[in-house]
Amino acid sequence: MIEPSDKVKRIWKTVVAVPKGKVASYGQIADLAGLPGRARLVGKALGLAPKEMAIPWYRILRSNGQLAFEKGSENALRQKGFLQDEAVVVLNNRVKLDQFGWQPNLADILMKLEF
DNA sequence: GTATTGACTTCAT
DNA sequence: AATGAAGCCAATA
Repeated sequence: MIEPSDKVKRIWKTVVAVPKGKVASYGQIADLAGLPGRARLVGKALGLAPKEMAIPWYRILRSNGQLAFEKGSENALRQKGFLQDEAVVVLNNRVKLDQFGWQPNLADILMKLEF
C-alpha cells in the first residue's frame, strides 16, 4: 500500500496543531514534529498534502516571517488571502512573527501532538 | 549505487 | 537590507 511516510504524517499533524491566527516557520514545525533539521521536508510534505485534508499549509512560512513563495506568485497571493482571513496581517509578503508567531506551550503540545 | 533537488536556516559578505 | 555559500537530510532521478 502506498502512503506518505510516517514523517510526512507527523508533519501534517503538527501543522494542523498550529492555532488559527498564528503562524509558524518550517523549522519550527519540523522541530515540533520530532524532525529537527528537516525544515525542507516540511515544505515537501505540505506540497504533497491533498486539498481534501484540512491542512493549514498557509500558516507555515520562512523563519524570517516571509512567505515561502515569491511575491506576486499565485500561491503567495493565495496564502496571503488565507492569512488575512484569520486576522493575520501580511505586508510586503511578510508577517510579523513578533505578533503572529506561534509560541507553543507545553499544554498545546501535550494536547495536540503527544498523546 | 551516486547525483540532484527542494514551499529551509544560518552565517558571512 | 540584500545576496551568496554552506549545512541540512529525505525524496527523486
